[in-house]
Amino acid sequence: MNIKEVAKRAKVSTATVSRTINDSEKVRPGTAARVRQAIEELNFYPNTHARTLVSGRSRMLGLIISDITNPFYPELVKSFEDQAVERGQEVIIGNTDYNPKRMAGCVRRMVERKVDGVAIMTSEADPALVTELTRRNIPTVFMDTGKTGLHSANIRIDYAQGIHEAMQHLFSLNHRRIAFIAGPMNLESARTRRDAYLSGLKSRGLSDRSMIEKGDHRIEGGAMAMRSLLKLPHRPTAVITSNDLTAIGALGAILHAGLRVPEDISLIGFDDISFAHLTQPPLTTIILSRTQLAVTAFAALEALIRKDEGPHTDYSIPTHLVMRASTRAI
Amino acid sequence: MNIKEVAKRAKVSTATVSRTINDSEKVRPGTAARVRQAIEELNFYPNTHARTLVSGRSRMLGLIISDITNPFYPELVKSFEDQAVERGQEVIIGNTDYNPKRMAGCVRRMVERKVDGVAIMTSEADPALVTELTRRNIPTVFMDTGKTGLHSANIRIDYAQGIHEAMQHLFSLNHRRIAFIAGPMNLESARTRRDAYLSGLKSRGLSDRSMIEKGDHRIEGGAMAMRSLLKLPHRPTAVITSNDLTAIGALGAILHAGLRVPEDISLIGFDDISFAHLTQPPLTTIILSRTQLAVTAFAALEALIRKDEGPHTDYSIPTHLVMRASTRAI
DNA sequence: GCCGTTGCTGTAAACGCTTACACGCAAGTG
DNA sequence: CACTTGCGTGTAAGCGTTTACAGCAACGGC
Repeated sequence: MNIKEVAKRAKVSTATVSRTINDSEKVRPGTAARVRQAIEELNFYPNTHARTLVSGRSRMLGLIISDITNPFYPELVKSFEDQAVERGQEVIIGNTDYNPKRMAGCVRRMVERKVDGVAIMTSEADPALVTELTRRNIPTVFMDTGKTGLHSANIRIDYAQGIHEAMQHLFSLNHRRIAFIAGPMNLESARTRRDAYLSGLKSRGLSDRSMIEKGDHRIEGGAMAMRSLLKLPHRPTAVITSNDLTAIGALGAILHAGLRVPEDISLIGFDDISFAHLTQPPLTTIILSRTQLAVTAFAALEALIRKDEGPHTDYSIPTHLVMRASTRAI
Repeated sequence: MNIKEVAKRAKVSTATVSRTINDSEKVRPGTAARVRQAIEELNFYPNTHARTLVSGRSRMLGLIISDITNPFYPELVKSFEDQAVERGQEVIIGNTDYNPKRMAGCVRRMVERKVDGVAIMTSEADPALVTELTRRNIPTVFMDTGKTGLHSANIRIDYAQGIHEAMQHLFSLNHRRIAFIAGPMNLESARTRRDAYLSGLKSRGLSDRSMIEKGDHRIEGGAMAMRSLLKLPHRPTAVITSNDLTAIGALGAILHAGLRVPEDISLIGFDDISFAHLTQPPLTTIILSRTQLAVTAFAALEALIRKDEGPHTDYSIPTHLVMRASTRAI
């Protein structure tokens, strides 16, 4: 089943069929109707691979993330895919598993499949791989990985905003002993969050009151860090965490120690993953809209692909505090 | 950058380059080495679209699911993709959003992209669409949707097993007033679970003690159903739910009513989504291994593609109770 | 009546690969 | 020595599209 058979049935040339499909040039309405009918009757779908081969455009986009199993990502993937499908593009997903080697594999697959562009949200973005993409003129959008290249756009996430709102919130609830459970320090984004916490303390003249424990952005690390905090002579009255998984771990550790949230300790997460409002109590956290992130990334990528190299290739996504039940005044 | 340039650099014909890449026929080791070096030097990646066009195999697989945002799916997707990537296959994902129309779109995209096979795990599988796939000779694997066709395999999930274990468990803890919160009754898989509950009661001579409320496999429906159960004159001492989201909703409703789990009511979920062990208390639930499901589906699909039409095209995945802290003896 | 336009359609050459077939050559066979 | 055989390689056709170019009819202006 190919364009030739359609042409034969509609009694036109293959060129006319192609033109009808792509409505690239004017085809007489009567002819087009005949072609369309033939297509209908034969249930013909054009072969995308042949199209790609000659046109150079695959109508496929790559999306590289760390791990679809991490609850941060599914919404991002969904929004991105929705955008793509709406515009007739396909998305192929690469899971790096936090592993630079697999990241390299992802990039390779993207290149082999001749994707029209790649969006990357992962911390394993080795500069060499980025080069690989730009060298092949593949437009690339980085979400929160900081490096902008020639053919690429960069989407920053305004972590500080949300942390500041959280600090303000805790402050207005009279908390003064506020701890922070950080993420892995090799992640720039984790450092940014910690720094926002420190600057929040500093601006209130409380620099000497900082309490920082290191987590790993996973539940286990959050629990462990919280246990350390609970051993402190003056334990914190409130804790901000670098992400929600950390907060969930911390919550478990607090309850396990026989304390309550928010009565004994207020707790704030980060990301607003879907389970954040299902914890007991529902977690006060900082929303980072994956939808907004995906929509922005997609738009940026599309602009890059169409070479609308507009004035800015830099975007910013805000974060905001959402109050639920894990914080309370003292 | 194409095979021709590689051929020129290695001073061989394009055929030899192709043969080296695919090691399909014998190439003299020395020649192959020269070719490989040229590939290396030029950083050549073969164009998959051209390959597909001539070979008819796209090395792409389709995976159609309801919604990647539903916590049941990410692990399934991940395991399936891992399998695929390991074997040099790409996966394209279709989200139906529980919507038959979008399901049709997914199928269409799969056909257009000429996937080598499709795995489907979604309840919107319209027979007409299935026909569309089999008509085009696209091997198809259905997970838990019940319909087997010509070019397809079927993977059943043994829901009854897990439910029976759960009943047995509750029974041994002296529970006799056991309720069940069911899923949407248009889903065969939901009916199967309910029926297993009923048969569990019956085999213990407790048919007259059945308490069934209908949920929707979402949190909200679970909460609502639980509220109804709590209003009963003799409220249940234990509740089994059709899936974990339902259980989480039920848990919220129980706590909200001022009761405790498991002290006042024992609760059992189904699926073992990643958050099931993070609830307070950690949820006793029934494991349905997504990894096993994905691995089986992939193997079945591969067999179908290779036309290893062996003795069986039917597979079964077991389910088992995993005890955590949401159940207790009375 | 001639010529330049305009509008539609057809012809055929790519796109980058795989593979059937052919070919040359060295080794084995009678 | 002529022969088959088999291995390694090259030639070229073809996969299903898109698209540059050409062709052709109808039309209007002169």
